[in-house]
Amino acid sequence: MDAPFRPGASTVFRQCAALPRPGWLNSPTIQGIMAYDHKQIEAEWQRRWKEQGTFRTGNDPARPKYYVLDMFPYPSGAGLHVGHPLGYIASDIVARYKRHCGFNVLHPMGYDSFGLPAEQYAIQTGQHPAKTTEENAARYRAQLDRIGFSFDWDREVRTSDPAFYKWTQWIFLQLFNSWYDPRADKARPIAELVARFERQGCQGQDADVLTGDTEEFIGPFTADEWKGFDERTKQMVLQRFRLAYLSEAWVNWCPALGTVLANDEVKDGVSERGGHPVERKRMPQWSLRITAYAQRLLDGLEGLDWPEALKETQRNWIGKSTGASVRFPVGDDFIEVFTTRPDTLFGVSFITLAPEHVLVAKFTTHDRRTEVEAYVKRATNRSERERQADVDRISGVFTGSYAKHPFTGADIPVWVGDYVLGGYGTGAVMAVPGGDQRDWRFAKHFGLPIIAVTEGADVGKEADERKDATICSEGFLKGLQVPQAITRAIEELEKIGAGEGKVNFRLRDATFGRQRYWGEPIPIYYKDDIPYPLPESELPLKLPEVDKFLPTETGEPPLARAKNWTYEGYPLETTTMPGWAGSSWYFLRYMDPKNEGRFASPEAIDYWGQVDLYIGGSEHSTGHLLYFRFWTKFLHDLGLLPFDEPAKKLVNQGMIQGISMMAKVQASTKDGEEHYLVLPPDSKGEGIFERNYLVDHVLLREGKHWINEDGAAKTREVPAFRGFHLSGPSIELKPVVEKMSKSKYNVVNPDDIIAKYGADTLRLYEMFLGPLEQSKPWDTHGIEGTFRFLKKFWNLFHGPEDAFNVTDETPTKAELKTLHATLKKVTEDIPKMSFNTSVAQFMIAVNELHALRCNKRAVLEPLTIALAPFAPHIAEELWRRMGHAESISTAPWPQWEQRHLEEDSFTYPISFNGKMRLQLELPLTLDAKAMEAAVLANPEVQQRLEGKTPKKVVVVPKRIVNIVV
RNA sequence: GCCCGGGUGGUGGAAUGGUAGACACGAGGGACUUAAAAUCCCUUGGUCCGCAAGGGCCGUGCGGGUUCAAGUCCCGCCCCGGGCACCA
Repeated sequence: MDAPFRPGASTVFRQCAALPRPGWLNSPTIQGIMAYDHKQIEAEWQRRWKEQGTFRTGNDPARPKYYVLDMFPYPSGAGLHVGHPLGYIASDIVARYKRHCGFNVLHPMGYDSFGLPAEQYAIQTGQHPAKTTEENAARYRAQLDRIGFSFDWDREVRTSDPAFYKWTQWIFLQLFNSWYDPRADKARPIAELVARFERQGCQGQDADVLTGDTEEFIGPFTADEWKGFDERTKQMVLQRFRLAYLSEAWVNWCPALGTVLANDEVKDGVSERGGHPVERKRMPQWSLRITAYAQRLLDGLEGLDWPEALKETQRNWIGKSTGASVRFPVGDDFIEVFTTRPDTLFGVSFITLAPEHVLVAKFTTHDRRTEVEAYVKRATNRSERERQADVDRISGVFTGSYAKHPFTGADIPVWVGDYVLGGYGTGAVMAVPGGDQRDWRFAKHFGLPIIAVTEGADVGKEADERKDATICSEGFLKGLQVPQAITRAIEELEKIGAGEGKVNFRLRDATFGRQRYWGEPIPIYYKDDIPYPLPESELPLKLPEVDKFLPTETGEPPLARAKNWTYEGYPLETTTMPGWAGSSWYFLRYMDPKNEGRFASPEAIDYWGQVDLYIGGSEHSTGHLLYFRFWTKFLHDLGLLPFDEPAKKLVNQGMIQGISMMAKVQASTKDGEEHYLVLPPDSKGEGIFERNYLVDHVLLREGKHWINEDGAAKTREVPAFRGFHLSGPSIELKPVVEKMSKSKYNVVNPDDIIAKYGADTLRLYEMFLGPLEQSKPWDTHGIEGTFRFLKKFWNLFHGPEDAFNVTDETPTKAELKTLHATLKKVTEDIPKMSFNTSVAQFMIAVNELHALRCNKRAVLEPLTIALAPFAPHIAEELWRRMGHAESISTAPWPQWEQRHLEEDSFTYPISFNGKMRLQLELPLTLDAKAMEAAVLANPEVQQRLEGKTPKKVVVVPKRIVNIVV
């Protein structure tokens, strides 16, 4: 009260708002207003939240639940950069918002702490991966804490913790002890399959049982034969049905990493991590039968609120195609092929087998043997990358055998060609050069006959792959349209027993064993080389100590180095699980993280249910997110989960890119030392190359980026920049947007931002940058805007000398309008995840309230609650200063009211032929007719009409008036 | 090649078919200051006419179309990003 000019107290002030402020207001004493001390406030509230357990979450069946989950991080040695928290900030806003709305919110965090980098580091330094993992996790935790997340850390999980991986191993055992029943379309205990074999045997590969399509054919056997099998044979047969199984299979072997990789871990023929070459190799291998779930994984996408692009990626990856299976007899054997175009059967002029095809050797005639064997050897030794690299080179060899066409009985030559993939379908194709470009090129290359299958095709030039054509090849399909011909061909195939309609998937079973140390041990032991599951009582099977984290001299995985790596004298499995094992079910453990008797109690699972909102990067589309769904469906089949999809809604946050500063650099050697001269970006000449400059020490001047001697000196402290000198007093640098990466010197550390501006500013700025889903560059300069906003917000509550000053006066209509417009916008934006527009609205509100000199509790209190999810520390502090003892997180969400937004007049844009020409304020009480009259009566409108009568006047109440002349 | 996204000022971006460019950065000008920082005020899509007040024209990747009205809807292209790809 001692300050006569405190904001909001003077009507004179309000009227003067638009005028320049008198100079004395800017005097140093009044400058004391600037006392928003983010450092002190944030440290204080982070301490309180921790001490008071503000965000500890109980299982409370009386309250509605909401489960917001982030994809947990792999704690790498590099720590977090500003891109990492983007999704966490978004999920934290939703979590906090939902708490205000009365939900019991589960918002946990943990670490995906098994993985390659810790092990690579261990190999180099001899440090145990558990130690580096622990250190890295602690560092992550400290960084995350500084951002002020409302995670319930009491529920933290780590996949490398034995108490956690005990249950990963337990789920593995359930997979091992299950088979997939295609009739019931679900997983069932393997014991039921055994009982069935004892009862009725097995018809081999039929519709009643499902085997993986990467395995060899299983011959039929009777119940009596089954009973007569020895233990070994029985177990070998059962392996072909288990959902976790050991088989001899083609795998992606990465020599550099010394391990096998799943398909999603290989990109363009090199490993996703590290970019090392990948070979195809045949070896015994643990796999998970995800293919059994292909159709359900595809169908399940329908009901999910996931990004369309991501669902499409999964659909592509699953790769369903519908067609027919056709058998071509060869002597007393046959070749089975899969085709999507059985309508082109009369155009088949040869058959091609993949080099890996099991029947190649059998069908090769004596005189062709040498040539075929040489070809097969050459083809299978080529790495995936080599194979993909020269797709254009055509190679193949004739086996010397002929197959019989099922309809015409004609002899069809059997070839081997590496354009046919061993891993897809049956590894054999019926070649129709007239209808398939790949077959066409092969035929052309080897001079094989090309038969036209469709009317209007010019097969001399290329194959005709149209699906809206008419069949013209001789036979009963002639004259039919393609779709009808497909149906008809399948009918005929089924009639003569030469084939049937079939669905094929591109999805492969997932290789599950890794020849590495730092992963979950697979709970299996071997008796007479037959794998047996470890009893549950033996779990967790803890990782043993080893002398080195390297393979043994004989090439066995690191676990083979462990002493006594046995169970009751029998050797234990030495491969470990892949990185994605723990992340396939971790969301369940958060529900009941300390449970020692189960992976989670049924009560906890029933209460928390599906994840309501899952946020993470789109790079997990075909890996994690597919396994995550697969395991959920499997546990559902066993009756352990009431739902069969893990996450209802999923959002992919975009990447925050870094801005690299490019300079032209010229290298020279002087006194045996290297020197680099930094040149302006337009420099040209010999020996000049581009180089990223360290971003931190670059200046912004007149919208351009510069480096001067001062910045260069600081940069020189970084070893990579030693020996750098500027060619002038300051050099302009060229900004380039790229992925944030240490090697590009464009990484921005959130700790630095927080130290300077505070966590609330960081949170607001990351949200303000643009739509969450979009990738966008980080520009530290822009952060000033959100920082200023928070200072202005703070100043609404404070008078001179930082004296807290909020009144209980009744707010004006204008103030209430600002408040309610903001509440409305923010309440509508949060569920849409449109946080950038929310922040913009808060800025508008503060600008308006500032101009109105509003410091009224009735306005500022609800506004503070609305801001709390975004900027929780400043909100807590102001809330406390407004006299509240409880955390603001307990305050109910303020509701907006329409009545405060309503006006009695509206300023209409008046347009002529769609072009806005003037504005006219009209009362909202007028109806369309009265409005038209009022508009036309306006002198300015009259003047523009120049006496003409308008053709038409369009009046849209509360929107626009358009006059057509 | 196929399938998804997406092209708006100097920059990040905003716009239920209804005033394009909210909000912010940057830039320019000004106030305060010995000065700087901080803060505050004004201007800021391009262009043309005008001393000014003001006004005209162009403008959301390109070309058409629907509509009183199109960044938004439809058709045809171009470019950028992502996914799949010798998948039969």
